Amino acid sequence: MKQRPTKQIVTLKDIAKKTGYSINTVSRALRDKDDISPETRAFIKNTSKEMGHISNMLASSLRLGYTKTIAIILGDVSNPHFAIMMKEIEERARQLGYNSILMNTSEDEDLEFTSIQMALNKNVDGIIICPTQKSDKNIKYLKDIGIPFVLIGRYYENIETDYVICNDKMGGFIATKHLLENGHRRILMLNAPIYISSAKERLDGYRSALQVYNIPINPELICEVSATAENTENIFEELIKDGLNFTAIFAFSDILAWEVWDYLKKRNYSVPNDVSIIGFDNICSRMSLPVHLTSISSQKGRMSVSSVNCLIDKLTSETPMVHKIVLDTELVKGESVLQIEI
Amino acid sequence: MKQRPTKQIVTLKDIAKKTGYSINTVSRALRDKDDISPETRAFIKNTSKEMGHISNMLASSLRLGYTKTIAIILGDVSNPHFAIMMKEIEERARQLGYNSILMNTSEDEDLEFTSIQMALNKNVDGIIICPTQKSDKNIKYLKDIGIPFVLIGRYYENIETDYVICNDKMGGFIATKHLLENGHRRILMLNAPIYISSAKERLDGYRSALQVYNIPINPELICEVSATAENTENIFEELIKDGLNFTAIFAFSDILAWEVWDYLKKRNYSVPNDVSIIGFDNICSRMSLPVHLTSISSQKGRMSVSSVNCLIDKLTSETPMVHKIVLDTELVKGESVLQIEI
DNA sequence: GCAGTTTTGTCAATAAATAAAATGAATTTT
DNA sequence: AAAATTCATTTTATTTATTGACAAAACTGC
Repeated sequence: MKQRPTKQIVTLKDIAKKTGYSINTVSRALRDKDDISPETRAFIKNTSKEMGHISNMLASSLRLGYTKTIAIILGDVSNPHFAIMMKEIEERARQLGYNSILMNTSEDEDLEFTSIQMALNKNVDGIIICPTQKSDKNIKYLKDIGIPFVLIGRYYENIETDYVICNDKMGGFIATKHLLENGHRRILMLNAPIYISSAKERLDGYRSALQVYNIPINPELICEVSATAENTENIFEELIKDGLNFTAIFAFSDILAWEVWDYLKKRNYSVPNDVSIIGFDNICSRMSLPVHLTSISSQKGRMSVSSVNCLIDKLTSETPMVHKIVLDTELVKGESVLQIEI
Repeated sequence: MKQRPTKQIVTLKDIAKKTGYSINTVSRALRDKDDISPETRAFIKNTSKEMGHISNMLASSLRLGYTKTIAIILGDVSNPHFAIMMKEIEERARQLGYNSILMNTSEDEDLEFTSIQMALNKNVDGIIICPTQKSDKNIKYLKDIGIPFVLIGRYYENIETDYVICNDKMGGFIATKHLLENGHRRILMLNAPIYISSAKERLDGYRSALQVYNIPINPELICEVSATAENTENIFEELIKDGLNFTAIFAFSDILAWEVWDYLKKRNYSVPNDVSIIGFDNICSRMSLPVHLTSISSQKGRMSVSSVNCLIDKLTSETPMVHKIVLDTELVKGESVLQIEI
């Protein structure tokens, strides 16, 4: 394999040679240190600019011990849920002077582990991660290593970490309550695997809403699809093979809600006339669609910005706080929920 | 600001101390050089593993001149169009041993420039970029600097670069032809700014299809929204203020198609009964929605993988080819186009 | 047992930037 | 006038891993 330096880079050495000053003086001048005469500084800076010098962060990082780079480890950026996070995180991180390396885990624990390794290998200053949660192995590893990290969107009940999540339980409660208020009694919870904290919490919310309404919890109406949502078709098929024994669906995500909506439509069921659907994430706040899904807003934008702020606080503050941030969720009404008579 | 090294890293020095060998010997052993006895190598490797050593790419990169990192510069990852690309690029790049730094330009030329600077500053080996194209300043800068880069999705007619695009002209032609074949004669082209090559090409395709059908081109039916699609509402309003003077819309992207669909729906126009719509990108191949937009597939997955292959070829091949890859586009029928009598 | 070869491992230099210490000159203090 | 201080700059050391040159064993064959 060819291993050429990609280009002719102008180094401090080159500037030093051209200006006649030492490398160190050039370095100090460019960094606006005050023990350099203004004329010298101006001269060096000009020459540097003329020569098109771009500082070599590698050398600087090696010396200083930080890279001004963070790793963002997510399930899959092609999922709008993560895509929105990524956008906001990158933007905020950049504002604060950090670059973002993206890694997709595809919700695979091994890929997650190698992602962490790669991140460490690249000497990132910190990590923002939405953990797969199949086990807590990788998060424990992160803690062991001692690298600053923040969880986003998911958390561990019995591992002490920083995290930024939305109030999933509240979201699940609100969603279910909304359906109940509209007369629905048989509500299907179409969930993600409950080893994922947000799935578990939303289910908890669903359960408590039913309890408030004194409706017994029917395990047949609680259903799980995989985190990567493969072969949902089969699961849907199984669900409606004896007709619909529910009048409403509370889906773990908008993506899943649309998918089941589409599936039902193909089977000649109408939403909301035959089935009401409520999603989670309110992706439509970012994207106009000709179908308006009722959804729970999870404030991804704020979550993302907070996660960066939190991480950078850990990186730069002498006395970093432990951040456990839980953002409120709220109902956003669309046209996918129908009032039915009780 | 605190600037602490983020963690206690195990260095070769530490391993050397523990094993009693020199740093150099440790380095050689870990890199499987053959001038080390198998026993020594095994011993050092074991110790290294026990100590949890993760190689410091910074030092290695500084010495070797490459970072195994590429920069991906896109408009906005929260747009599914770019999100899908990003996912595929990251995946492919990782397969080939590279990490990906993401930067969003928000289609802003200055942000694009600073993104390039940051990428250079971080010593990325190469760049995959979807250029804003407001001018060719930044791309010329990239060429000047001499860093390997590949354009994705857009290209410059009169600047020689590597690129991977889809056949936008063909796509525009197919889309328009499909509408024409279904009896439409007044077709609104809802385009992106034509300084973007894909917009220009799609418009060219639109034009040639109309020409084939001997239909004069009506400038009033060619309309542009900004690249970031802000205040599209106003533009839509202007378009239909005197009622619909078109029976079909060919939209630059699926996102835009949905948006105008939604807008029309709010104004009590029905799609496809009152207006047919055809989009571009076929995002639904990745995501099920209960509305099925007829669209042009642009094979983003293949485009993305190709762009990485192309870049890595430039980085590693002794005799890198110039890659000008144009992938075919094809019609994917949905339910948003209606046959009307002529 | 000695020249010649192979194996095995060490030392010093290097990459680019930064920090700490040292130098030399000018200026101020005593 | 000698000593102390200040300023502007250079020299040397440091960060970690890798390379090339070379030294010290170990082994081969005559």
